[in-house]
Amino acid sequence: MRLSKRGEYALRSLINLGIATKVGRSLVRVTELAKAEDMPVKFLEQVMQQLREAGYVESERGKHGGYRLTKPATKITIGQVVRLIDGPLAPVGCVSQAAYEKCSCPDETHCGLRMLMLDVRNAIAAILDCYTLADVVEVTTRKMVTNGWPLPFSTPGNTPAAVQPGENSGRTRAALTSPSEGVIHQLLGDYAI
Amino acid sequence: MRLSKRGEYALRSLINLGIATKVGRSLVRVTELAKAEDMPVKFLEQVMQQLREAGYVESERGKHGGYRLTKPATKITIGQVVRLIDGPLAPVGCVSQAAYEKCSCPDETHCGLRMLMLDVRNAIAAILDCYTLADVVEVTTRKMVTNGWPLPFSTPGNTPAAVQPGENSGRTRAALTSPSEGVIHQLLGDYAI
DNA sequence: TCGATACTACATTGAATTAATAGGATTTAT
DNA sequence: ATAAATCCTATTAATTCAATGTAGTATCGA
Repeated sequence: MRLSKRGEYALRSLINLGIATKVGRSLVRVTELAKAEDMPVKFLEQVMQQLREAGYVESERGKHGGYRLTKPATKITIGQVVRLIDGPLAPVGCVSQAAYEKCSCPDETHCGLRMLMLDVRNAIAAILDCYTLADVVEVTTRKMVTNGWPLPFSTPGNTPAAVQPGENSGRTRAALTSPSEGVIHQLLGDYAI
Repeated sequence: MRLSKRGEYALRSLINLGIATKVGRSLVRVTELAKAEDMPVKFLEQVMQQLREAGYVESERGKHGGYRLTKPATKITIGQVVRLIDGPLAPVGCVSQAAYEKCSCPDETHCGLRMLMLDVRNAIAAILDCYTLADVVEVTTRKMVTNGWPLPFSTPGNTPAAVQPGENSGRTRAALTSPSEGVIHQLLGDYAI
């Protein structure tokens, strides 16, 4: 049930790019992203290219180059990213929505294991397809701001105080099943449905 | 978020051994288990050994040998088996209960990704630690019985009609969070909490 | 006792995936 | 031109996963 390092690095980088956007930094270098989360630079380069090809980020080359998000963080669900990097969320192919594949059991309609794994798949998807990058950025930054911590990637002109709150309101969350419990839901507070 | 083939085969075999117990078959050969779900025999042998070492099954050697469950199916949760074969349920090490490991992020208390993955871990664990092998066996066999199908591993003297229902009642389910939705819960019907 | 059957143990191999590294080519600002 | 960044391709190292092979051992039935 593991998220790969590749997937983890991709999400960490997107989250940091989301934070950078929030504090007014347009471009972030790969070396900065790598340093912020202690990730191997050259490996992260590959991951960023994959994210670029998929349209989540865009790059500028040359001396003052770097990466930025191409779309608002509210439009990127975590599930999309995980599927891109790590493949289907489903534990077994025969319960995958996006990439179904027949399994070896004699009859799927009677397979108890399949039904159980379908529940697992739905539980995972309910969370990962529900929350967006903006939600995770919000959770990450809110606690830092209230603790008076400086946000990463903030330039001298963009102090934490300059961060405008509520940029996340007016959301429409595409919830499949509302994850009515869970730390993310609680931390999101009144922003959540 | 994948369940390995090894884990899948282990669960399939345990389920079939559970069915065999239900229909009065004490021992099932590896070749039978393999044939029933189209699994490679030699690979399954290794998996069965691992299950034996962990105490879930016992074997009898020799001509009429085979495997059987060592404990009642109600005492084996799916989560236990998955952890044994595939390791922690948690997508990332920093949210694992059984096998925590520090991650590379600068501060875990502010890490939004970690909180999200904690929710995922809890959602998975809520299902896999809640349902037992007996539940999955019940779901698998009930539909077969109502459809008039013969159960696998039933010997001439043990027809499906000879299966006594309700052997599963009086359960005490160790639910963490009740999975109030989900196909398994529905199919279990009045047996569920 | 002999032989067939079936599990056990161990060794190895092949394939696939993942993680990381390396080196250079290209682009851009100074 | 030079420095600094992305981009591209290749390679490797490690790990996991799946499967196979071979030899051995226990048991039963004739």
